[in-house]
Amino acid sequence: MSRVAPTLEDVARVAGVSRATVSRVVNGTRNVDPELQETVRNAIEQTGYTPNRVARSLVTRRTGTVALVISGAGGGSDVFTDPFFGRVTAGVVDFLRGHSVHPVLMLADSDHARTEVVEFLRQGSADGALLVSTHPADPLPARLLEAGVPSVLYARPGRPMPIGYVDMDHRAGGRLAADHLVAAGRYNIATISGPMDVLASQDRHAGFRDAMARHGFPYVPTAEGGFTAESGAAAMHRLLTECPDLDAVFAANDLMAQAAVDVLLEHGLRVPEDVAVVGFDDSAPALACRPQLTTIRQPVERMAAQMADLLLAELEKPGQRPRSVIFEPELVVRASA
Amino acid sequence: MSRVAPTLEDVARVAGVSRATVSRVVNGTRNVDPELQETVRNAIEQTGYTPNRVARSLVTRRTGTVALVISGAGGGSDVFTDPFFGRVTAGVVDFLRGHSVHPVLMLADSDHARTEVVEFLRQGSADGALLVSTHPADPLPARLLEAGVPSVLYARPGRPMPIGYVDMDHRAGGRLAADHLVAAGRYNIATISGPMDVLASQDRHAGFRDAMARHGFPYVPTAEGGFTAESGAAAMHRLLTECPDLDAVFAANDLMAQAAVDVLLEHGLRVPEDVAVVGFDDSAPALACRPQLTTIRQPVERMAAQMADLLLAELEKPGQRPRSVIFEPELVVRASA
DNA sequence: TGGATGTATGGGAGCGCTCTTACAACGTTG
DNA sequence: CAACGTTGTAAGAGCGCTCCCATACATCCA
Repeated sequence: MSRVAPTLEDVARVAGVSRATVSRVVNGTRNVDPELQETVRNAIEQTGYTPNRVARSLVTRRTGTVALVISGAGGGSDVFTDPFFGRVTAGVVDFLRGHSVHPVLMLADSDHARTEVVEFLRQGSADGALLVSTHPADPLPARLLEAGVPSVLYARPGRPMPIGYVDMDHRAGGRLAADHLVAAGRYNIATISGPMDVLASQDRHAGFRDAMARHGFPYVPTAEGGFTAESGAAAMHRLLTECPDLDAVFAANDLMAQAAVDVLLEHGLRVPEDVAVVGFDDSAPALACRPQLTTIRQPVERMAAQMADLLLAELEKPGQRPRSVIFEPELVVRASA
Repeated sequence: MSRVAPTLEDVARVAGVSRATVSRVVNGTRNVDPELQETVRNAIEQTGYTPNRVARSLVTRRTGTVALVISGAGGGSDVFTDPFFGRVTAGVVDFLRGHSVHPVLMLADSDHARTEVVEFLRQGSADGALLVSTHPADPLPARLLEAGVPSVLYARPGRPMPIGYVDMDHRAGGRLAADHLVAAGRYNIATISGPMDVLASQDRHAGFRDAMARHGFPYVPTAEGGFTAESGAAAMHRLLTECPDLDAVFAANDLMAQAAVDVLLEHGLRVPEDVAVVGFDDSAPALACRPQLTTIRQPVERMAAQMADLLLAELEKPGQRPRSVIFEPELVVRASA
């Protein structure tokens, strides 16, 4: 099309007005003669003008983008295979698009990468950060805070700090699972926890254990997993060795629950007849699993959208007290328990 | 930290040099006295200076970001649940991060959204576009081309146009599946195709059918699916009605293959003993499925990385003839066939 | 009628950076 | 020793935009 993009100046010349007037028409359109507006609009049409967002950003100090930072502790970029992050992304994108804000995706899985994220934001390349950080020891929240970057977390920070976040009542989720299993008349109940250095895992486990204790089961056989299918299968094997007569398993996410079901089936055990299985999250694998998983729903998309909402609010009027929003889990009964 | 960010000017004042010198140190560092460099570096340290990327972009005409556009025809943002897009994202992010380029995520699932994408790029908010477009009728490639936006596609465009892309030899993939099934001694072979308005689906199907014909099977019972689990299950049901004695199914992606397996199992058929199933993609569901899926591998991550590579090359030296790279599929034999 | 108020427009500074140009200081060469 | 690079630095224009301020004119009430 055009070799060199037309500028405000060009439009102004064509319309026979000043740059300022064109700018007014392009933006707020306040106090411009309707007739002149028409002229300017024609000139814009004629020249094929598109405002240069970068130039605008330079003076407004706003880019219209936010960083969506996946601070996965672990192994590189296969985080995107995890349905959880896909759901977060979906929720964020879906919310932001309605506000003409665009997320730029960043992975913060190494110290180098984290520094790059902080730099990126300090340089004003994005207006703020949405931080999906699972590790309580993650230094990124504190560093962003220190750098004065408006940020909101998914999951509460490892130690208290004045930063907004969305989270879920994971303990309540654990309780829901225990209640359901006990109410179903199960007696030998075990659990596959998530990685214990993740707060969400600790909470789900604590909630589950507490409820079990209240139901008269002071000890719950536990195998720690890593939120992946493989780790879930391995944990299930350990559990089966420790207590071959178990009749129920609560897994801290669906991926592990699905793997657990597979292992049980391979051992000739029927699900849910012989062993009931409850998952967590209510993500795609819960439905793909046979039998379909009874699970604890985490409204990831809504939470992600809320996180984005909090950030935009903070950008809108900075310096507010950071807010947090906690979501309630929900038991979803399907075939596996 | 700092209320107002220090600028080049501030650093220059502290170091007692000119802005230009500081700029040289920050960037190319050509022709600056080592001693002075040291002084400047100290000044940078002292002031906590970070270059303002926006200001830099304004003059260099480069933002260091590219748009990753998911031009899903269909239903909004649940595309991120599809493992395919997760893999694309992973491949892109992984490649770009090594080049200090960041992807901004955009969904182009409506005409409005498409216009916004074009605007975004015309405004110079990103240096180029990575377009994951499945629909041959998608107007976006042509519009980006027309707008002069450097772009690379995932999957060849619906009609020939001078734009680079990566793709796979889907026909060869279909052939691989047919060969494998026939070699395994299957006789009543059916297939669940992808949506027929998608080129990849057409190609996979054509390759499969051609190979089948060459093997002496001129007619292949076909049910069209939509690449989703539900559509796969529905297609499997139809196939079972049409030819109850089938002994093999080739599904055009793993999601549908997995669903097909479930339906077969529900019907009391054993996989692979009674019915062999071959999937396509080799994505997460292929491994999660029981039995694990024999499938045709599409190296999505590598393709996505290649796509990003092509775009960066085009940005590096514009005006080159657009390039395309075709990847070969690979048969992955597991338990299901 | 005159000052006060309000509305529409233009002029121009300035956002923070890069990059070209000019120039000073230093060799190096025929 | 004049003429010529070579190298290191400063000065300043300019990227395209927003926004403040000045100006011009219309409108109003006392």
